Amino acid sequence: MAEPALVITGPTASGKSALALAVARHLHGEIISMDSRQVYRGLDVGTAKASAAERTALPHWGLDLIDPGERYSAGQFARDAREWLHEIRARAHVPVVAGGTLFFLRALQRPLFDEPPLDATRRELLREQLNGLSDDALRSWAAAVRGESGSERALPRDRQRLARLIEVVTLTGHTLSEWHDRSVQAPSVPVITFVMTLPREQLYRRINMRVHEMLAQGFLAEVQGLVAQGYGPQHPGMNATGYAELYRHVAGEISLEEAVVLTQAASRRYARRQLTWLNTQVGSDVHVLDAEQSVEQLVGEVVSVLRKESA
RNA sequence: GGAGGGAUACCCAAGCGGCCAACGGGGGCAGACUGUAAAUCUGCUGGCUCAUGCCUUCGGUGGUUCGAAUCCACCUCCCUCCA
Repeated sequence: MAEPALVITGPTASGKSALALAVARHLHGEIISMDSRQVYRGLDVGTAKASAAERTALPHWGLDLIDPGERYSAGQFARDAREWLHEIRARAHVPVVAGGTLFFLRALQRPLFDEPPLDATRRELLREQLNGLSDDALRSWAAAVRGESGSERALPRDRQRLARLIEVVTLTGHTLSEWHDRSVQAPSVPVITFVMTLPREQLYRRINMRVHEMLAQGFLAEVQGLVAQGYGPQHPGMNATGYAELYRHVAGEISLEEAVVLTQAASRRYARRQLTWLNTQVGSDVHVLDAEQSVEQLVGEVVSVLRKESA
């Protein structure tokens, strides 16, 4: 059995990255970013991506993989992360997985089905077609193609998942439920998970503050640059918190103040969804860390847990 | 000083005699989640019982009415215009 991977997670703005950095420094480690937005080139300050200096000091994986117009996925992350884990260990370094995309964590622990490569061009074309459909049309199409065992479950209510049902049969010739049922899964990756927690009120204060800090660091200029390159809401990378709101400001729809307020609210909502996931999906087999402690204290706690686990 | 307009639940905002505990949106809370996941979607959001019901709410006080957030009087505060 493989040695469990160290995972540091928690809601946005809880201090995951700082702790991961400190732990990696302490253990002679390397960082694997578990973050669905930091994979995008050009999305830096708004995603709180590690700085150039931090990346020189310590190897980072999972950053700047694709352009904002491209798609990444939980399945791709799981494949990539397994590879990175392997490489880091081959160098006798300690991998530190850090980030808040909990769906990615699950893809690592409970691997998704083995999806065959989908033709990107056909996929985008189909997506475009599906986007033009009414809710009813989309629903009945999905109902018609979801397959035998798929009909045991209620049809999803959201267009995103409805579209996925259709996309899978159309591009692979098999229904989503068939893939679920018969697919041989990749081995799950054992992990030791640390969750940063702090009182809700504190968390929200940090989130609100961080939006202002990002602005001070050039968040707006970053978005203006992306827009100048032709990126907009239709691109997969641009629906990230803050980017979507600042885009609207750049487009002249709302004031900067409004964009800030909307970004803060979106960020709080995101944190809440992460908390729900942490409460209901991740399970109780985690080590809870009090994020209000100093980084030194937290590192000490992590190290002592690791020592106990390996003993 | 004169002429109008407005005050509705945490915020914005509809309602303008009964179908109003009060549309909608925001925010908040809870939940779902098998390749868009910082996404997408669902429910709840005065109190008590939580099904039917009951109690307290629509700036304040009184009044009209079988019945008022909705009509009338006075008061308080805010906005616009004329002096």
